Amino acid sequence: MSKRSDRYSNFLPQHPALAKWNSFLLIKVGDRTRDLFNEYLKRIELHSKHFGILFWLTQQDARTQVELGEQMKIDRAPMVQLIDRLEKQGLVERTPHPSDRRAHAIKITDAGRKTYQQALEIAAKVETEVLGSLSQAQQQQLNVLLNQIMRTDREDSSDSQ
Amino acid sequence: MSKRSDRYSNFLPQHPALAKWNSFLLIKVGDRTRDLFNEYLKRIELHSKHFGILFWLTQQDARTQVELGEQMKIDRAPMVQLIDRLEKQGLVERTPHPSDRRAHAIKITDAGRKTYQQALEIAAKVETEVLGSLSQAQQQQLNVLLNQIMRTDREDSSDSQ
DNA sequence: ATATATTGTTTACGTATTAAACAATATGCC
DNA sequence: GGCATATTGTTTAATACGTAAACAATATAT
Repeated sequence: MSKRSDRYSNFLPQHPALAKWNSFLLIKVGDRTRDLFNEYLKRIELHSKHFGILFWLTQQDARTQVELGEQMKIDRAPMVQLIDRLEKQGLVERTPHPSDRRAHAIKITDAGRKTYQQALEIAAKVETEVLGSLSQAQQQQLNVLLNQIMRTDREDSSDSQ
Repeated sequence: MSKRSDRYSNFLPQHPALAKWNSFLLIKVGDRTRDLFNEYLKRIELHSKHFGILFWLTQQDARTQVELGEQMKIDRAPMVQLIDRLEKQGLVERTPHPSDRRAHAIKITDAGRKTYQQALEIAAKVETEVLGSLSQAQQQQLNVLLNQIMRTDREDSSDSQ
């Protein structure tokens, strides 16, 4: 049941010689966390990909597909399928855009909000399981460190060439 | 040049409301780290998938493909291609297994060791870039926390249902 | 009004993982 | 020793996923 990639897990072995590398540990822990999240998310027929969309709609409803894509760096093409699925599940709906007849205003439905809440509960469960071995203080510590790392995220670095 | 997933990045937006979730942060930071590692690894025509194999061979040389797969949870089928590529690059070689004529003893070559060293340098560079905003003490702190999380890795949890 | 850009969509493509089958060889059992 | 079963490495097909390109409808700019 808890099989992420059964035949191909794709990265490093667990080995004491690698324990000093924070970057390797971050990759492994991140993978493990996503795998766990997606595994539990299956119970409500969702995937982490969809979670981001629902999240964003609870923040700003009635976005266009392109706008949603900009927020999450997903191109319009794959976005079509993501919205298709969420719409089929009744979690969002494509409504006519008030000022642009090309665009759709994507709105989250009541069912969508409910499912989003369930996903949040799942996230909390994952958080508990992944970080369960840390004390509250340590979790707080980790949060500070991770946010500090994230803050250095220069997406648009100077790769002019 | 530095384009990971140009059109599809697949996970959460960066949003203050998510900053409190360590699990989401771990996923994002892990992804970013792997992307960076793979980007630099291209310079020596390698991928993180291959790094694990080279690493393991520096630990225990002359393993069979199945044994390597067991260490890294990679099935024999995809392992064939991985070794094919490494062999074509002259980084490993398939030698006859001393006691099993079906199997190959995979040996790392001198060139392989050299490339592995370069990959380690790249890993160090990634480490510096990703964790650059943290002090030495904070990096040490992070290492303790991550190792503590990893230690709770019970692959075979009791998911009997 | 006319050329250009944008939104949503579909289709084709390349790539990557999983599954299944196969030959060669090994191991266990009688 | 001989036979059934398991294992190693391999190839092939099936599946999924992201990317690119093209398209119609509509918007924006000149």
